[in-house]
Amino acid sequence: MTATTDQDAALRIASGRKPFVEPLRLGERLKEIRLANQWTLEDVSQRTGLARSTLSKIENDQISPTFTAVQKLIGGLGIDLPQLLSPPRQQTRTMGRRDLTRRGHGQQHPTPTYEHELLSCELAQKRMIPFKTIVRARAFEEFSEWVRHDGEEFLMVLDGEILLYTEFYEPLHLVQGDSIYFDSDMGHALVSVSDEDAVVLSVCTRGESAA
Amino acid sequence: MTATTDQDAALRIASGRKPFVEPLRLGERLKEIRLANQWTLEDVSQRTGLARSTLSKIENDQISPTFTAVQKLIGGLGIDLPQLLSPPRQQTRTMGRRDLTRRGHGQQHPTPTYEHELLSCELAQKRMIPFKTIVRARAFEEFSEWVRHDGEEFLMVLDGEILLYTEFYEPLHLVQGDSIYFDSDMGHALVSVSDEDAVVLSVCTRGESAA
DNA sequence: TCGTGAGGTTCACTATAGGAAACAGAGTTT
DNA sequence: AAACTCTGTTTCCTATAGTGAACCTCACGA
Repeated sequence: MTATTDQDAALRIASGRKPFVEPLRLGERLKEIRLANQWTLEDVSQRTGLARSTLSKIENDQISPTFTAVQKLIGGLGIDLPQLLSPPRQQTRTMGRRDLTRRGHGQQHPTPTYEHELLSCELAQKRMIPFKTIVRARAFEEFSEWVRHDGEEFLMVLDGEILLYTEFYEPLHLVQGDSIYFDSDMGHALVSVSDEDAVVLSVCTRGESAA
Repeated sequence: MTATTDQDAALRIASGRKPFVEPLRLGERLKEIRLANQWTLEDVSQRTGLARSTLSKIENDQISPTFTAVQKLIGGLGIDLPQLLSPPRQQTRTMGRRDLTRRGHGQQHPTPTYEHELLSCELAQKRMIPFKTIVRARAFEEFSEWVRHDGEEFLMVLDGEILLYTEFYEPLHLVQGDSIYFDSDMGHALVSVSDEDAVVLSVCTRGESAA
C-alpha cells in the first residue's frame, strides 16, 4: 500500500504533473462579482452574514476564507461555486459556434418504430446529439432487438405517455414532463401508451470511447 | 440597484426556496475518496501536505477547512473541486445505471434571474447535466455579466418565448419547440418575453477539464 | 469651510483551523 | 503475552480567520 503510494507520488512528480494548484485569485473574483452587481461591502455583508472587514480582507487576499465562509458567499450571492472559481479573466478558447433549429425543421429520420427528428445537425464535432422522437411503436414486440449504443442518454417526455423498457429494470411508465438519464449501452426501447403517439426529446453523448 | 437587489432577494425567498446552501458533507466525501483509493490518512497527508490530525478532523466534520486547505486537497489528490463537492456516489464504470426524475421533482436551485431544476441529480459521474429552467429575467440588464461555462449546451424552449442573448450574435427570438446548440463558453443569457415566464430544457456537457 | 455620511481599510480581540505529539485500538511478530 | 507497527483519534498549543469598532477618504450640501 505504502509502496503504491510512493510510486504514485513519484510517478506524478516525474510526469511533470502539477502537485500544486493554480493561483486562483478568489479575492479578485469576488470583488469583480461584487462590483458587477454594484454591491457595497455592506450589502454583501447583509447577504452573506460575513463581516464587512472579513469581506475586505478576502478581496485583498489578506486571509484565506474558511470553507463555511465560502458557502455563505455562494449562498448569499446566489451564485454557484464554479462561477466563483472561474478565473477573473478568462483565457477563453471560445469558438462561439451555434446551431438553431426551429420547431419541426430538424432532419427527419423515420424508422418503423420511431420517427426521429435530428436537431442541430448543421454542427459537426459536437459532444451531444439531440433529437426529438415521435414514438410510433405500440408494443414491445415491435422491436426485433434492444436499441443500444455507447454512452449515456437523457430523455424527457414532451407529450403523451410512454413505457420505457430497459434490459436490467422493469418497464417504467413516463408521462409528460418526466425525465430519465441512463447508460445507453443498456438495451432500451420505447412504446407509446397514450391515445396520441408520444413525443420525447432525447440527448445522447457522442461515443468518445474512453482512451 | 439596491432596489433590484432587494427585489431579487424577495423573489428568491418568496419562491419558497432557501437562499442557503445544502449541507455539503465535505468530510464524508473526502473519506469516501480516500477509502476508494485505499489511502491512509498518512498517505493523504504526504500528498497534500496537511497534517494527519487535520485530515481526521475534516473527515469527521470537526473543523471547516480553510480554502487553502481545500486547494491542497484537490491539488494533492489530483481531483477537481466539483468532484470533491459532488455528493457521495461511487464512480462505477459499470453500465446500466439509470436515474428517474418525475415532473417537478428535480432539485431546485434558484437564482435571481433563473429558477433551475436540476434533473437526474442522483447520478454522479455523468457526462451531461440536464436541467429545466424557468426564466425569470425580463431584461438583459438584470444580468450583471455573461453566463459562461466550459463545454457545450443544448437548449429547447418548452413553454413561452425567450430572447437568447449571446456574446457574438444578435439576440435570437425562440418560441416553444425551437432549439439551439452552442458553445457555452460563449457568454449567454436568457430573458422571457412571453406573458408567462418561459420554461426551457437545457443539457450541458460536463467540463472534463483534462485531468 | 466645515460638517456629514457612505464606502472601504486597519486595529485589537476572540474564535477556530492547523500541526506535533501523545494516545488508543487492532493486528503481527517474537 | 509482551513488544512492535500501523491506523485513526484526541490533546494542547500556535497561527490565523472572523468580528466589531475605530479609523481613513472622498463626495456632497448647507
